[in-house]
Amino acid sequence: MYRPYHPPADPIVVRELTRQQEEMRTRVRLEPLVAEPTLIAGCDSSFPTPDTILSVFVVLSFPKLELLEKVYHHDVVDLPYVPGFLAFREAPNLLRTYEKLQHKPDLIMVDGHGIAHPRRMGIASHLGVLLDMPTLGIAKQRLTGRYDEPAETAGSHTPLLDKGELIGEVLRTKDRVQPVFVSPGHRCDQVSAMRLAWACTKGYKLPEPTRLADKWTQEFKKELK
DNA sequence: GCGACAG
DNA sequence: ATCTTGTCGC
Repeated sequence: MYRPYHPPADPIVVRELTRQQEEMRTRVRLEPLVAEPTLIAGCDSSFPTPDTILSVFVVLSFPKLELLEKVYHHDVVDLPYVPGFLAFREAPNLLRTYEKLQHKPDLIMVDGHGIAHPRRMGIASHLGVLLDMPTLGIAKQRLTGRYDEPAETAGSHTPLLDKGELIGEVLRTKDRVQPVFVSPGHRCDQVSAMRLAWACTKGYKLPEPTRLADKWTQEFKKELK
């Protein structure tokens, strides 16, 4: 399989960002959801050009999962992508996008990992702390941790472990389709994250909030061209 | 020292 | 993430 090459990152910058992550990590709270959500948001980003970012937020009713609102924000990006520091590149624009929402969700499903991260600070946790809101992450690829492949049937899942610690779960959302990685971000725990991810799954690989955010991020991008 | 590496 | 056509399987 093809292995991506990651350009070396500035060690000074990496050290500073790591310090910030360690600090934010102390603010993450993993706990059961205080209440069943009524509105769930999904967010995602794309890059029309190498130095611009387009983020989207969609809000769906829960548990019916009807699309109620969708907004986007296009702006410039400063930092490059560095594995483990994705949030510093995308979160600023996601915050500006979030501010445009009329409906304020009870929870946000983010494209990327929550605590399934080397320092337990994936973008879902990062965004959750910044907004002080419940978040959970849905990633299509593994960043860290070990796991056994879940069974071929939709609904099957296996634990994602890192040094013996449970940091997420690998969920097969669709028969014979690559599974997704589910992990809590902030003000949410693994049980709630998995239950909601599955409750939002409607026959596609990605749960609805993430799937629609992903879809509209591509649609809006076309409108800009 | 050698791999691994969300989007 | 992004560049890209047709194509295999359910």
